[in-house]
Amino acid sequence: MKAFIDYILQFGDLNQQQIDLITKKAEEMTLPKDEYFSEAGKIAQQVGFVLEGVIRVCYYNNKGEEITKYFIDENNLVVDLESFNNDICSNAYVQAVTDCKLLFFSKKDWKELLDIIIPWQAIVNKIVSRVLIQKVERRSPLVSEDATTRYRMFLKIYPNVINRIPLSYVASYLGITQSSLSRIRKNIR
Amino acid sequence: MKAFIDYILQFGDLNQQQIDLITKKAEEMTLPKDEYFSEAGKIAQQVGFVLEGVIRVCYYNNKGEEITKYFIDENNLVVDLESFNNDICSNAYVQAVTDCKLLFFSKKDWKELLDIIIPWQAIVNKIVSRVLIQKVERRSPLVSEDATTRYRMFLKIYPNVINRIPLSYVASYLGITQSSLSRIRKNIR
DNA sequence: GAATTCATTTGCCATTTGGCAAAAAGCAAT
DNA sequence: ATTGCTTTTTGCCAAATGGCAAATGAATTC
Repeated sequence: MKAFIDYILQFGDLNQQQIDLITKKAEEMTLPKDEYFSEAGKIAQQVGFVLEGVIRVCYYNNKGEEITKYFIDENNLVVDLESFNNDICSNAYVQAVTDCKLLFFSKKDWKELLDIIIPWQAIVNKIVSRVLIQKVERRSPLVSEDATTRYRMFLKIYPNVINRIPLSYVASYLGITQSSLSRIRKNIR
Repeated sequence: MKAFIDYILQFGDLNQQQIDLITKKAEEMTLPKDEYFSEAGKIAQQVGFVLEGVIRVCYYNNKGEEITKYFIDENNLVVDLESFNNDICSNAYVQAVTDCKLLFFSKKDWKELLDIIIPWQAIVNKIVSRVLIQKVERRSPLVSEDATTRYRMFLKIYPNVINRIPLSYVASYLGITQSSLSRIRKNIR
């Protein structure tokens, strides 16, 4: 829980009473490997925060290939924003890649907190724009680089993830085949 | 100006007085082809709205290649958010690709409006998250597709842009060379 | 520790894309 | 029309990546 408090206080100040209100609403949960935090075709109902483990967000493209859009590791927020905010069906699966421990807020509690803690609104907005900008900045440069550079970028962005997840997920994140990724790893050593 | 009002009212309601306050702060400007709306190394000072023309956001990667990150065409907001919000130097150039007509707000005016028009805050937050999510959703899928599919995606996303801008910009947006793009176009016909 | 299952690497060859330079096409000014 | 300039297309070959199947390795269960 401390990790979460530290995280949100990066984005603005709250007094102890406000922090208490927020933490009182936070629940802890475990999400076993391969299970879903939220699913395509459904409306996201929760905001989560990863205490332990790795999550991935993925979808299926027109050819039916499974594409990993990004990973979320420790001390990061996990929420399908478009679905959660606008109450529309998601097109992505949010799935535990390892056993995970999460904090989470129900949509009802989350909105209630926004109503009763005015400075919380500004903090959430900063977090949201930070998280989204980060996603653009991480994913976008992959388009213009070759496979080796992409893999190096992955290692930089997610330094603590590579040894905990299947290579096939990394390959689908990078937009290359698993065999190519394997060969690239051989060359880098 | 009407285009801008229509745009913002999609995201929430404002009364006439509030609309007047906002429009009074909006200025019009022309941005000739190739000139910059904001530049790498500087702090973004304006929020813009494209009335006419096409803008692109680009940067230089480690190899010195110029990469187009995205385009912004008519009736869309143009702002280097991370730089504008956090007063940090941008790493991207925001450049007119054709002669442009823009509305714009200075940072001072923009912040003032946020202070005095309470519902405007919520609208801006919705716009920001919409714009950012759109950037992720547009750019991200390119990573996993082949060059022909990428080009088709570009055409879908920016249907009114292809005939107005140099192919080299499109190629750099798609992460392929201009000659490859040219060959792809030949095959598609 | 053998057997089973799953993840990763490798080999082979086909396909796609890149790099470079020249040719062709389009455009604007004279 | 002609010239000069920029953009786009092409040709040629090299390099990168994909597709598929088999082999290897690692982890798990009995």
